Amino acid sequence: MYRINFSDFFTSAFSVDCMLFGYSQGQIKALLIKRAMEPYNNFWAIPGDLVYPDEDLDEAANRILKDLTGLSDVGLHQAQSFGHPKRHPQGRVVTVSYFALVRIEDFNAKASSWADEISWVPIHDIPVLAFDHNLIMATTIELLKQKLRVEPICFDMLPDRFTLNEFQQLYEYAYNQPLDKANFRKKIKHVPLLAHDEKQKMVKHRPAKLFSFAKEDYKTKVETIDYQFKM
Amino acid sequence: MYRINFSDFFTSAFSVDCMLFGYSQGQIKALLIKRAMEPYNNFWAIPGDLVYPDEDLDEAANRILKDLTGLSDVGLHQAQSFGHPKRHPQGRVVTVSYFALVRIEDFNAKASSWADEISWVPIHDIPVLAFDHNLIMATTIELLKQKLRVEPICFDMLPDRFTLNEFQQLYEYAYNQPLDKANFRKKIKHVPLLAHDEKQKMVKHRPAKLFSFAKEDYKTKVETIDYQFKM
DNA sequence: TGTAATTATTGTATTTTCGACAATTATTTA
DNA sequence: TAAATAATTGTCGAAAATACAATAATTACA
Repeated sequence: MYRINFSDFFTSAFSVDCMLFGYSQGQIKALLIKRAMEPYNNFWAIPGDLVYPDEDLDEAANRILKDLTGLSDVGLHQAQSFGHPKRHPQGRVVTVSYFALVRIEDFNAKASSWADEISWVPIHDIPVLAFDHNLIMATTIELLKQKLRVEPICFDMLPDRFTLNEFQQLYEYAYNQPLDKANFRKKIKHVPLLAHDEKQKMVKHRPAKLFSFAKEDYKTKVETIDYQFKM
Repeated sequence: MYRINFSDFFTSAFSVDCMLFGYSQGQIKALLIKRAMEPYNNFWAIPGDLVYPDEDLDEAANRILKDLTGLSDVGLHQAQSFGHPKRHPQGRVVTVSYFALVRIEDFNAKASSWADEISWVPIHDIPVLAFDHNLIMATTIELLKQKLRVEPICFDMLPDRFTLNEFQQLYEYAYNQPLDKANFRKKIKHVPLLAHDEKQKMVKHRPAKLFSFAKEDYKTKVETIDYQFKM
């Protein structure tokens, strides 16, 4: 049995790891940074930072996101916490992982002070990472896939206007299996999409119509009927 | 901008809150304890404790569960972390919540050193709790409901042998809506259940057949075909 | 200018599941 | 032995899923 003072418990630190996911060229990608300091210098890692003693977890996640990308007002999802006593070589650090979905095209990630290099890596090809970040990444990717099934969060990764094929291919990549075009379109019949007159440009074939997600319609649909987004 | 020393980060504590859910008399219930110490003396609360400086989070959750109930080898699910800076009056304590599903009939919760009293409370009737435990409880109950939809965890709450009606009523309570008997049975056609010859006893009507969950069959089913438990 | 190539979009036919409800069966209690 | 109660099974039309076919709109290039 342990026998320690109350104050001995207050010797830990917290960090937040903030995974960014986006979608481009038919692949769901995660943002990785190359560490420019010890420990794990030069390893790829998930962007993260220690949480200030008087800072809320969500607040810290937002701060990191802002530092890294300049973005605020991005929907953050808490994933899981990881607390193996030896996971950080410099002391007891429990980390809480978050993820956010962004449009890769929309911004240039700032080369922050933490990192030399930044890279969008397909989630099916994650390299060896610092700390226990492979575990964190794998767990969070599973959670992401799960949420894609039941929440309309894919639209945070798609461009504001997208084709039905892009929409479909996102799910094909996430589930790692091909889907029938015609049947996919029937399945999403209930998803509130806004059809635009505009069409795809610069493609060497018949251009597809562009759609966007009708967020407001979705909300009222959820409220009025017992609508559930299911893919 | 903050400007603090590295060592100033190592001044936090963390705790694990461990929710137990069980099922009896047609209701899903959570185990609450009545606190026997300050702060929040005499308030109902979720069982939890500070995590030792060299203890893993999962390990801590298991320890608490063991102390409280004598049970080990219970599947623990991590839920969420809560880290508002002011959530604990005695310092910065970030808590990680877990839940486990148990058979209420199977054990007598020990009156632990933390608590005078222990009580199984229907999840639809949770009283005012200590700290931010109402938030934690509500969030975790939502997660539980979610998981009940896609993972066969309900069987951890049901007795080893159960009737189809008990099975159904669990979901009726969770979803807070009545389900059609005949249709429910069609829906679970694919769930691997083992039918026993044994029947319900001591009931004042036609006794129902008893079933148990065929865990092994479920596993092979998941592996061989792309089977997904859905309710 | 016209035609092949390519991809978008829509349609059909069959099977499977859903949802409401009805009918039948087995048991206990009085 | 009948009434009561709940278990279990069946029916049927509507809706959804699945496989595959047909048609339409562009572009590229001869």
